[in-house]
Amino acid sequence: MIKNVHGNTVDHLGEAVVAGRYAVGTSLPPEPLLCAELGVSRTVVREAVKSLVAKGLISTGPKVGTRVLPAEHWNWFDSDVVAWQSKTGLTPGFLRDLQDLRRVVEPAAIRLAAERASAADIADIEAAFAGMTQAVHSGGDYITHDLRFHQGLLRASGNRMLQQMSKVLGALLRTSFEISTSRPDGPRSSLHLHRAVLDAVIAHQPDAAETAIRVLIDGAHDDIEEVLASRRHLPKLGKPASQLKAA
Amino acid sequence: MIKNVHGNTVDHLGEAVVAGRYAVGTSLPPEPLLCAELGVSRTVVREAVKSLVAKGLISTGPKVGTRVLPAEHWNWFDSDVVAWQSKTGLTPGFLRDLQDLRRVVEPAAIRLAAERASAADIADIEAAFAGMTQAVHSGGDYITHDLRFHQGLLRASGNRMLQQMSKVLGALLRTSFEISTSRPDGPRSSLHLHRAVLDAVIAHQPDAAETAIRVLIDGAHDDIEEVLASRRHLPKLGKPASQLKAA
DNA sequence: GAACATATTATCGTCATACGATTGAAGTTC
DNA sequence: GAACTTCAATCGTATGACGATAATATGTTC
Repeated sequence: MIKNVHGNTVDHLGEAVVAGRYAVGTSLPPEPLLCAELGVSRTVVREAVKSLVAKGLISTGPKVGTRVLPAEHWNWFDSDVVAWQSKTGLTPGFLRDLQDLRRVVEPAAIRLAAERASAADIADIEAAFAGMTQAVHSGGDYITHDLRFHQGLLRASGNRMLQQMSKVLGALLRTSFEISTSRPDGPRSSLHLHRAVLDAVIAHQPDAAETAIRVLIDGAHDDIEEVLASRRHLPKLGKPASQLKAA
Repeated sequence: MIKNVHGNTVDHLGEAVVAGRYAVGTSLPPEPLLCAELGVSRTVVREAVKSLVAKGLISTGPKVGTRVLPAEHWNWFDSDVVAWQSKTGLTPGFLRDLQDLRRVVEPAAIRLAAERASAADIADIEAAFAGMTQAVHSGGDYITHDLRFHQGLLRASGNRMLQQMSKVLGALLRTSFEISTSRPDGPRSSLHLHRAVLDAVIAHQPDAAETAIRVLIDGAHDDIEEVLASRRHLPKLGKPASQLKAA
């Protein structure tokens, strides 16, 4: 669990900022205070702060301190930022943004994948699908393989930027998986939907691939909206951590 | 021009990495050497390195040094990374990726903008358009206002992630502007295309807005492809710096 | 008394040095 | 020749000092 002092400090501060523990525009405690609070040297605090600056969360300056930037400046395509937000709680607004993004990006990426996917890309996705199948039948980690499936599709688009969105979309996928797997036969029913997507990509049929993925996406979308609606007026909808990062 | 030691160091190292001065997988010079080369203290080098790590360009470890990560890990939605790549030279592959991305993102964002744009959003875009008009008639900085126009559209989508893409798309827009403004009546002819987009957004007509922006995008796309084709077989197509960042 | 110039000071920015921690590679033993 | 030990390179962390900057307070002038 313990990684290193720097990583822990970045996580701690980043999570605190994303969680809104310091209001936007206000300053974090001065460096010496942070050192005392976290029990680390100023070196570590400063390097952690620089990391957060690089991710667009904060800005620093002499005498002004290190202040929290408005969320528009945060780099929402950074996996750490998304992880911190996920850990803090996926707010309805954030989920909506993610769903919009997914509905824009995945169909387009699938089209490109159906045109350009290499044999290696296909093999990766097939492997992920095999993992999903096995997880359904003999139990196992379904989510991980499902993530790899969609990640493989984005990668097969051959577009650098589209690929990177898997980092962000992962948060949404995880949520929709947790919802869909909680309902009877959720994974089992989505299995052949995934198969249809993959077959269309292999057959180089962009149109078929796009319609297939839209079915998948719309299903997940409806599930999430339903849960969102039922959870409305509840005190909080914080989601569990869902460890995102490996060593 | 001089900002501060840290910023300059980050720029210097980041640009060197993006430019490929250190092969992927290999290590940069050890910290003491970098200090000597750049004439700064180890503190500065280390904080700069941490910034690049945060942007996904490199990874560090004891004894292994700081090694360059494959480009898939780079955060292509970071404005610094894009700026460094732009300064190094917009390769055809990178331009293609950007064009794909634009064709996916902008039409979708326009649809959302046509549905959700607030009065303030509209006012921003109107102001940008006014600037473009004035630039065409009485001379002035056309590109800046054009950038603000498209940036305003993305912002009006009300989606955090879509907004952030303006940072990346900016590199592409700049390029297409430089091409289109170099041909007779380029800006003048694109002016009413922009007007059509804006009118459709104001009238809350997603379909009309989307078709309008597609005309704009396809025009730019064709221009770029044409230049790309004519430049083929040339020694290099490095593009000028196009200063991206203000103080 | 209000506006401007000046001094103060809190805070980050940079430098220098020392030692601990980790890991890849060389060397040693059986 | 394979497993283990030792070594050394490099980053990781800690500490202390001083410079640079900009917000705040103070004072000065009209």
